[in-house]
Amino acid sequence: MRLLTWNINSVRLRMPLLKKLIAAESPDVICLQETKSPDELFPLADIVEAGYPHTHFHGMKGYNGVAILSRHPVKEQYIHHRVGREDCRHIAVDIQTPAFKKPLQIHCLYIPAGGDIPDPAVNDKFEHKLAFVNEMTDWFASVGQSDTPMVALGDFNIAPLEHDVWSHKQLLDVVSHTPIEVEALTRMYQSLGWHDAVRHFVPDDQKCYTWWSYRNRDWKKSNRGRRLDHIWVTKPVMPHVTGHKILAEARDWTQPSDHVPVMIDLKL
DNA sequence: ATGGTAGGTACCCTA
Repeated sequence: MRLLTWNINSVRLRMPLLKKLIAAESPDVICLQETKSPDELFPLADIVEAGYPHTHFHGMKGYNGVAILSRHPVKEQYIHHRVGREDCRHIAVDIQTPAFKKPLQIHCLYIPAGGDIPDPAVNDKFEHKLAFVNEMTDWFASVGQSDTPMVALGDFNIAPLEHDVWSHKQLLDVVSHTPIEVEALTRMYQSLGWHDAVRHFVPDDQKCYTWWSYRNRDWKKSNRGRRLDHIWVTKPVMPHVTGHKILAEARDWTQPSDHVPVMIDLKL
């Protein structure tokens, strides 16, 4: 089973690129963030026609929005409201697989970006980001155990490791790589003893990015990237992970998202 | 130190 996450930055605008991605990589499950579409305008018919009849989505006007597109039947679909808001940042599905007795839980997350000032006392967007991560930490611990088959993936908007950014030193004060949010994400990571499925294959001392800003003349030449998109799996899932791929070439597609698709393969 | 670009929306917000 190929499992993919992509911050698509408008699902309606980028339907042609989504189809191109499907043709190129043939994922079984696609988790999207920043769909930026109210549910009544979500392009469900196109997605069903593209081969994903089991599609779960939760969006709103203008901002945020998440979706899980599946080729295979899903047992259950969930919408979770976070930090007392209905801002469409967390949905989940359960998929029954031969590998596990319990259904595999897939959690699609869009963690708030957090604004510009890395101080929760003066920036309520950053406060919201930290509160969101802290709530996820408590929630994961309350609904699962380290032996529950689970995947958490999506745009986490945090690059936790030194080599998840182009310059550790220059980004220590930049929201996405500040110690306070990295510590919060680390606690979330420890909540269920998660495993970072991408860093399993890419050594920690090797640069690894999934996002390049639009505000660069030449993203490839400057290569000021960050690894903001993640795929985490719990311990029982890790032995089934056979490979990964970061589709960096998608940053060069016509009218690209600033994020590129990240995927893992699971033998189930 | 600053501002650079993109998408959705409605004349400005978020990233």
